[in-house]
Amino acid sequence: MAELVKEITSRDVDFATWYTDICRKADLVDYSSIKGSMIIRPYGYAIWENMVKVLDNEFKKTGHMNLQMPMFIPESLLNIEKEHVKGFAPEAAWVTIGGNEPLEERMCVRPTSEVLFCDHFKKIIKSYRDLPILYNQWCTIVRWEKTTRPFLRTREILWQEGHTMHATEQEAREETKRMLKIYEEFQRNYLALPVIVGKKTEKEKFAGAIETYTIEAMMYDGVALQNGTSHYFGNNFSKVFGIEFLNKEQKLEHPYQTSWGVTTRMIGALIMTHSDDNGLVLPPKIAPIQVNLIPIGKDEKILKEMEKISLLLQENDITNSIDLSDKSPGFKFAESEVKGYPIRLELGKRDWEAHQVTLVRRDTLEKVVVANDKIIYTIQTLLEDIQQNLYNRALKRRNSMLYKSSNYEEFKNLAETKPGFIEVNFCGEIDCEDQIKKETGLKSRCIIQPVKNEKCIRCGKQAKYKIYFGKQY
RNA sequence: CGAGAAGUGGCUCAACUUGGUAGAGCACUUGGUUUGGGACCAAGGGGUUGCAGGUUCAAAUCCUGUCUUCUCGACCA
Repeated sequence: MAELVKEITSRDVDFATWYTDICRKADLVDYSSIKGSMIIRPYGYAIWENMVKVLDNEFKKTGHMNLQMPMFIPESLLNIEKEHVKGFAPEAAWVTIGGNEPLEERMCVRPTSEVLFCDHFKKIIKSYRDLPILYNQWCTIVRWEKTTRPFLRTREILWQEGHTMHATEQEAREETKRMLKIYEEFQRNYLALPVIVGKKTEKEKFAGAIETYTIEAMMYDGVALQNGTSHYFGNNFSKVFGIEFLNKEQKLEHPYQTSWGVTTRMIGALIMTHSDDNGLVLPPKIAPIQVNLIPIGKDEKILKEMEKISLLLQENDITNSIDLSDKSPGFKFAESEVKGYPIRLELGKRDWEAHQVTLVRRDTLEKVVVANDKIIYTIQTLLEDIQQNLYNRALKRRNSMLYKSSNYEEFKNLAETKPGFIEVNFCGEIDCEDQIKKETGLKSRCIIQPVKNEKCIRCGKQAKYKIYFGKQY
C-alpha cells in the first residue's frame, strides 16, 4: 500500500497539491498553453456528460428549451445595464481586431449572456401569449480571473445558463426557486454533496440581480465552494432594454426575468469532497464507469466468464469496463483506485473454481466475495450503499466544521483557527461585510433565516438575519 | 495584479555554483516469461533543456524580457 501513496501527495499534508495531483493522475484534465484554459480529458468530460444528461433532462421536464447565442457582446450592448457592467467589466476579455482591421466597436467575449438574451427577447416578446420564455444554453464563457485552478476557477468556463422571462413577478420568483431546487436535489442525490442552500447578501449577489440564491458546498478542508446560482432580476433588465409585452388588459408591461447556472466546477467539488490519498472517489450515480472488471491471468475460461459478467451488468444498466491490459493485477488495482471506479470486480482462477467473484468498493476498500448468481444483486446494493455512504461521510465532516458565534472576538479567533462555516447574526450592510472581510478574511456564504431582536456580530446594530461566513475558493 | 518558488524526453529528477557535443529511474515500443496489491529478462525509440533576445570561440549553465505552473495575498456571478 505504501507504493500507492507515493504518486499522490497526501490530502492532509498539502491539500492544494493533492487536488491537482488527483485532477491530473485520474486523467481528468491537462493544462493547455493558455493560462486558465484547461483541457478536459475524456474521463473528466465523461463525468460532465453524465451531469449534463441528468440536468438537461430536468430542464426539459420543466419546460425549458436549449438554444445557442453568440459568444461576442458589442460593448454598447454590455453597457446598457449599469450594475451589470460594473460587475463584469473588470474580468471581461475584449476582441479589438478582426482579421487585420481594428474594429469600430470592440466586442467582449461573453462572461455571461444576460444582455444577449435581452437583446433577443426584445425582438420576440410582444404579447402575454409569448410568455413565459424558458431558454437554456450549454456553452463556454470567459472571465479573466487572476488566479486559476483546474475546475475551480478557470478563465474559460464550461457551463449551462438558463434565461427565462415571465409575465408576473410571482411566476419569475417561482422559477428562480424551482431551478435552485433542481440544482440542490441534483447535487445531493447524484453528487452526494451535502449542500447548504440560501440567499446571497447585497454585497455578494449577482451584478444586476434583485436576489441571488446559491448552492454552497463545503470542501474537505472546510473552504466553501459556490456550486451554482439562481437569480431573480425583477424587470431591471427588461426596463433598460425596453422589453415590453401587451397584457390581457391591453396594457404594456415589462416582463420579469431569471437566470441560473452551474459549471464544471461541480467536478472540482466532487474531488474535494469525496476523494482520498489513493485517488479519485466518485459517487456511483455520476461515475462514467461503475464497475471495473479485472481478470487475473490470461486463462481463456476466465476471460470468457468476464465477458459474460460484463454483458450481464450492461443488461442491468450498470456501466462497466474490462481491463485487458497486460499489467500486473497489483497495478490494475491501484489504477482502479486512482480512477475512482466505485466497484472493482476481480476474477482469478481461485474465484473461477469456486464460482464466485471478489468485489472491492472504492469508498471503504472493503472486499467481499460473492457467488456468481448473486453478482447483480450485490453490485446494485453496493452501488446504492456507496452513494449513501459518501453523502453521509461528507455530511458528517461538514457538520463537524459548522460553528456558531455571537461575539466578534470569538468570531475572529474561529476564523483564524477553525476552517469551516460560522453562523452569526448580521446586519446585512455592505460596509459592515467589507469590514468583516478585511478583519477576518471571511465572506458571507448565504443567509439562513431572518431574525428579530438580535444584534449584528460586528457593528452591534439591529441584525437582519442569521448567516454563514466562511473562506471560499 | 503584488510577493515568493519552479520550468531539462510523457512523469520525477541529475548536470547549472565553476560555460566545453544532455544523463538516470519510471513510462513507451518489440520479443519472451509472468499475473490474487504498482512483475522480470533482453533489445529499442524519444529531448535544438518553456519561448525570444543578448554576452561568448562555445550557453541547459551567465544576463534581459516573456509565457506557463505552484504557494501566499489582492481580485473573483
